[in-house]
Amino acid sequence: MDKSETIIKSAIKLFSVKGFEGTSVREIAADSKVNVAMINYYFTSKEKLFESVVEYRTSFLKGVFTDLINNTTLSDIEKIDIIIDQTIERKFSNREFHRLLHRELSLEHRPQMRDAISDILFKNMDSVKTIIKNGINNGAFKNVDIELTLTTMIGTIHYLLTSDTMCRKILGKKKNFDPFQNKKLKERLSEHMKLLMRLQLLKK
Amino acid sequence: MDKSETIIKSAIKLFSVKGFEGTSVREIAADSKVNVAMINYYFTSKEKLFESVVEYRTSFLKGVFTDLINNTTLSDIEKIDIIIDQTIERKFSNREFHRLLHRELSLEHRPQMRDAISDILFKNMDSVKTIIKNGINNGAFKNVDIELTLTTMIGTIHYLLTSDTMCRKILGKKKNFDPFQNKKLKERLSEHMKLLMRLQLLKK
DNA sequence: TTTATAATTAAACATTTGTTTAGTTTTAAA
DNA sequence: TTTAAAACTAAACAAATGTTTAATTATAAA
Repeated sequence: MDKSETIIKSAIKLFSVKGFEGTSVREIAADSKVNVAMINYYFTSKEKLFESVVEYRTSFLKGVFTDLINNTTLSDIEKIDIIIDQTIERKFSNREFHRLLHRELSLEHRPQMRDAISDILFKNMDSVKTIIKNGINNGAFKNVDIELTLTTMIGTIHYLLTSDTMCRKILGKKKNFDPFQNKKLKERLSEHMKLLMRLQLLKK
Repeated sequence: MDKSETIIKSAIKLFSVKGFEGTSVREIAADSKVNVAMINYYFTSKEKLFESVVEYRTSFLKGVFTDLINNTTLSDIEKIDIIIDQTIERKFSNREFHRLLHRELSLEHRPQMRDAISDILFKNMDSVKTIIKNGINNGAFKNVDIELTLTTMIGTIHYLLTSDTMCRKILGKKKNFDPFQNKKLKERLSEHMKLLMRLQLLKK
């Protein structure tokens, strides 16, 4: 792993936990054990470093559902099931980074950053939108409010991820319960979402 | 309006748009047209000012659903309808502040702040939990996963509020569309949520 | 080996940060 | 009118911020 990658890894960790403004370049330098000047040497600025962080982490999840759209062996509801499980898996295992993205998304200064993030997040949502649309045209799905159905799907999963503390509170769990190491929570959420989407989408 | 209130109003505005760390006390002083020293005079520190901001804005919405729990003239699903509409109304008209709360909630440093916020947010969720529980005991509602049904309810509304840009993207709207001045969006969301909750909760 | 480019460093840079000081003005009760 | 507390101010404070500089070391091609 080269030096610039070490810096990015530290930046991801610190930005995620303490926020962009809450993290100093010196903290990142200390964590990645490089000289402070190396950060500007490789990334020219803290802001550009953030862009690199976003690029680095999201590049592998760009257009993950595009294959599903043209898949003809799976039924529409089976596609939704897969999307639910993959989304839960992906968001759960990158939850701190996921928090970082949404935190920055909700800030109105630095519009450039915000727009870049919303582009990435929306790309995947758009694939799901197409799949639901196809389901409706096929006659497999009811004529639901597509955009808001989508929002429910992502929003439910997202809300649980906001914070460990809040998640424990919602689930009525004790302090020693780690929501995101818990296998049962993932299964429980998956089951809930699949049931919900069936109720919403499938005709009787 | 006294001086300390002016400071709080400016702090709400700036913290909401630029975040806690992203806002300097001097910006707050300039916005509220007050000497910088007055902020520490009234609030002793920037962090304490934030606590006052949270206290000021959330005091009026503490336990807003407690009356509903003991109401006997409304049916259980009618209570859910009211909760949906009130939640949409409240979150939409305080969306910047709402973003601020969730942004801070997702940060792991400053655990004191985070816990204070999760307490406030959870109080209201807990009331809704009781109402769903009652519905199940009455036989009006199906034996759903209460906590995750709750999460869906709040999470859907919340996700639309994350950012104006994202909201426009989700809804497929143009740049000139202001999601939160739009009456139709509120109605559309209300309709979606009520339908969804009926599908989930009511027995056939 | 020479040489030019890249990588790395410690130190300094200019701002900005939250906070405090020391003094002044205002307020209102005695 | 006197007086003491409260409200307010300009200036200074020390620390932290992102960034740059100037010098040094490492790398690798000629």
